[in-house]
Amino acid sequence: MPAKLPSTIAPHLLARYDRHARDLPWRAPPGTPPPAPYRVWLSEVMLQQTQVATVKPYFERFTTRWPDFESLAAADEGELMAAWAGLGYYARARNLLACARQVVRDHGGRLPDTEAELRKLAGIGDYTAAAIAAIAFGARAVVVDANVERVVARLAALEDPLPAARPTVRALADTITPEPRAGDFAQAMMDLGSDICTARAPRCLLCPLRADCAGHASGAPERFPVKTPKRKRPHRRGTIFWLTSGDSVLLVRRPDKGMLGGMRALPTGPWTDAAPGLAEPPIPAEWRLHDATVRHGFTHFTLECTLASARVEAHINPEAGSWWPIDDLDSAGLPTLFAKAAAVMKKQG
DNA sequence: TAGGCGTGGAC
DNA sequence: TGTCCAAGCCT
Repeated sequence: MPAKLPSTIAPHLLARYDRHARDLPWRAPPGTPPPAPYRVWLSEVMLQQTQVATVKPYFERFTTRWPDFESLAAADEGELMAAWAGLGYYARARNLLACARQVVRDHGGRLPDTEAELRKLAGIGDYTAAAIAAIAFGARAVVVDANVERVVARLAALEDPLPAARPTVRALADTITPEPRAGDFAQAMMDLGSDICTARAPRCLLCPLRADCAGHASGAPERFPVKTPKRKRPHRRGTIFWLTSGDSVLLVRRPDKGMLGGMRALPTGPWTDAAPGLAEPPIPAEWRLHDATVRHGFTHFTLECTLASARVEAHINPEAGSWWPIDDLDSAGLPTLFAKAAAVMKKQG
């Protein structure tokens, strides 16, 4: 394990935070009482692997429509999933509802204030439990996210590659986390990672920790954190079925488990190495394969879907499907892959 | 424990 | 275009 980090880091960082803290809807200015735990929790879940600019409009809509745990716990799951559409990682939405119901049922509608208790709730892992404990309740918790990993790896010029070196990073972060203002410290680290100590081309000339940083001293701070190489993403092919009747199109609900679980969707065939053509349509019909395709990148593979369409006279009623007005598809809450496909089909007429 | 799980921005 | 990356969690 590398040497202990300089004790000047926390005061330097907090001094910058007092002057330059970002003004965010879920954040209280430094030196003022913390926001409601509900808002801290909701923002932290939305921010998991998701950038601030993307989260802002979702946070505003959710807090307007469901301002507290009680109202969210009473929400209809389908409406909540639709409201989450476009934000990604849809298991978060299912866990959000499960967590709100846990809080109402087991904790009287108030979020527990310790890491250990928070950690038991759906969708709350090590990072989120620490962040809530520190930011909402003022506890001294060691908050380690991707920003903290990057900043600490640079401060220490850590040669051990992530993610294996995560325990080392956490131990180093522990040595610089202050007892008072642990929440401000965590948010200050994230602001630093977002504004200055960025993944590529860090702006060291603006950094309040420059004199404390072994990465900067090394002359190549962008080299850190060292990471083990990733496997490249495979390509898959699929077909999206556009079945219309009158002014409506057939939508299905995807299984809770697996890709886009629980989301409303256009029917698809299998996703495989080779283009599957008209395999596994939602119903037998005079399907026509189009030239148009839709490409979409997921976390661990990219998908290219061919579009197929057919028309039926009556609103047949398949078990898992429902008819949706084509002009109102924006309100269906479709994941981006299907929103793209719908846009192409509406354009083609 | 390593892989499944979305999306949009930066370059 | 492709690639990497981002306030991770779950199994």
